Amino acid sequence: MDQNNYIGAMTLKAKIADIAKIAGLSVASVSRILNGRGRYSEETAKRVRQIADDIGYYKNRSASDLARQSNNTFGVVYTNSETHFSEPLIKGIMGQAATDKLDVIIMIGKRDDEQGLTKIVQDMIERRVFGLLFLSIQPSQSIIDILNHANIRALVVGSATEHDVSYISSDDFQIGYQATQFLIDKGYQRIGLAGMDVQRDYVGLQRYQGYRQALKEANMKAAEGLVHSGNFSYHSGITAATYYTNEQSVDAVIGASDEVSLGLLNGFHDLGVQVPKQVGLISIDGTELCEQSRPKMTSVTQNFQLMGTRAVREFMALEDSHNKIETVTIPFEIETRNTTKQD
Amino acid sequence: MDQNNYIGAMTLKAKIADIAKIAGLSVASVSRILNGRGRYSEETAKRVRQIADDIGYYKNRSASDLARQSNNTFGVVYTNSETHFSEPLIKGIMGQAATDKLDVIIMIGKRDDEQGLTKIVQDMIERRVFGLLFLSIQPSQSIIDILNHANIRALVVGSATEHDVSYISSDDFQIGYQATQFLIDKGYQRIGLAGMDVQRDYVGLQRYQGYRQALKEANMKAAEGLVHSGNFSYHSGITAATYYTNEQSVDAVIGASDEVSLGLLNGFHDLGVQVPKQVGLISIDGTELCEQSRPKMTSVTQNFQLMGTRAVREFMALEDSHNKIETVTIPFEIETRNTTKQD
DNA sequence: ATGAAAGCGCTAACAT
DNA sequence: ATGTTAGCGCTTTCAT
Repeated sequence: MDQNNYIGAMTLKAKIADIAKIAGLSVASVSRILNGRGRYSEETAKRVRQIADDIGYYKNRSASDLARQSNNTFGVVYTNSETHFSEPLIKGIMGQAATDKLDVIIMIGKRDDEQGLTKIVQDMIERRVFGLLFLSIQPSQSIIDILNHANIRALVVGSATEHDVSYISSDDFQIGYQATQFLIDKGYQRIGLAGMDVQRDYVGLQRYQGYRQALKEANMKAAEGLVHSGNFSYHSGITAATYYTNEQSVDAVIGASDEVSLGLLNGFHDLGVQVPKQVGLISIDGTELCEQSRPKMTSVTQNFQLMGTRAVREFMALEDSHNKIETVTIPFEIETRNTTKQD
Repeated sequence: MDQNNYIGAMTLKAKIADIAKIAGLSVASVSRILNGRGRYSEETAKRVRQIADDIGYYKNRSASDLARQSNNTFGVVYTNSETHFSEPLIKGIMGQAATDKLDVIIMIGKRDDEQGLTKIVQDMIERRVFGLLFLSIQPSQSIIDILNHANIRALVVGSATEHDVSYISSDDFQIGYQATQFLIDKGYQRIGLAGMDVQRDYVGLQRYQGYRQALKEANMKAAEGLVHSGNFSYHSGITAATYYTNEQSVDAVIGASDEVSLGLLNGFHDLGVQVPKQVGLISIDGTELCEQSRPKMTSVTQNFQLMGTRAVREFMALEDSHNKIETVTIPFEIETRNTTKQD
């Protein structure tokens, strides 16, 4: 455990007992009224609520949660770097949480900081959240184990994972497959795939397999050189553009994320390669970045907000069971914009 | 108070008493050891820590906080919309929090959802956070009052505010002044100001006054028509570009945020107006968006990360005093990129 | 160095 | 409809 130096003294004075005394009631009655549980007359209730308001009473959640031996807040953890789609994800989550009267506390970590992530997870466990959502994060197996051991449901949302957790995401094989198919249908011949690690990254691997499958069905060869590795970042896109311009010619590229694709677009631009005239581009994600680039980017658009919504629904559905959460696949669509040939 | 329907049963079994029993100690000793407080032999400590690990013990923070009558977590609330600079802000905050061994819980609200914001603030109060940071949010006076009443320090970071809270931000008058000055020095004559409300928005007003001051000193008239209102969004930039193209000619524009400026850039592009050839552009904020646009955008670059760092430092410095936090101004700089004339 | 005991503020049977 | 009582799991004097 941590060597805390106590810092914040709790200065919030008003407690239930104070209200009880003023109202001439027992604390139990006040508690019931304030929580709308059990029986009480609406008349006294009014009085109590008034008093609570007057003296500036706020429930002490530590005490409440402790006594109740439960709570209704779940945790969300994510890294706010590189990728751009946490916004709709969060939107979906917060929306559903609100309608389900759940509280959510969020913590943000650094990408690839296993130690930091572990600390966050421990913190969440100490707070006894009833579930933990990982956004655009691949928790390590060791973290999963900790969570399992602590009997806390975990759910990865926004991307698939090979570890022993349930997840909610698009079908990445299909994303790779259909993006490729789309380009082939447009008549592209040499199709690059850029911005993710197709060997070590699980999502990358799935998409790569879809990509290969589509090529194979079209009797096209999947030359190794067509794939350029990266980490979903803008920078990955920039370097990939250089690569495709100087070392390996392509007539279209699939960008692993909107950031990668923007990097590709800018990289090509800087090198004097015209999109879509000389090379076509389709992005994966479909966030607002696609609308805010020039030309606007054609994309495989994922429904992140729905993923968020579904994520908290899954938690609710599992309320009291300890069953393993099932993996959920959310549909995506292809939106044609201006980085691919018009037909 | 809220009508909770209890949802998450706390299934985490191990408690200090269990460790105590196994170790043949009292709970008091175990508590001391686990918290590194008081006296104990390192020998037994080792044993205790081992046991804790073995049985998968995690401190119950509700119990701990309740007993201690204090805690060391502070809250951060922001809206993740429109504007783009929360990332460095958060980075600064998390970094400093980590070095100060503080926990932070984050909650995200919808912009302009006063009711939702109030709910979040109440939640934070119930959790007895010792301080609350508002990122890119202007809390209403009523929310400030609630916080004051509850004796919880509040701090607005990333933008100035006219309400009765301290804040950490750049000097917005100077931002307006120097951005304008910069353009004047470059030889621009008709300078637009776009993307914020210069009457109702406090930040907007400050910048506007700086803008006017600079124009005045250069003996230039601040024609009303040169200012185009907005809400810091990409869309504001788009509409402003149309306005400046069709209704009010300018030779340079100051964009109220990077999003606005990107909108301006794209809007001009779509209308066939060339930047910087026909119209110059300087953005305010200087996030990575400025590097990721083509052309890259000249900007007034604010130091958001430092603001975050300073924000939590301020909290710490105030530890036990109830003094009003002073307002802090963070320096900014102008970065010349490619949307303004070269000299 | 360790233990006993009280109490943090609240909730939940179980009375009445 | 309201009160009594016994905790929830932990921390913290105060003893020993």
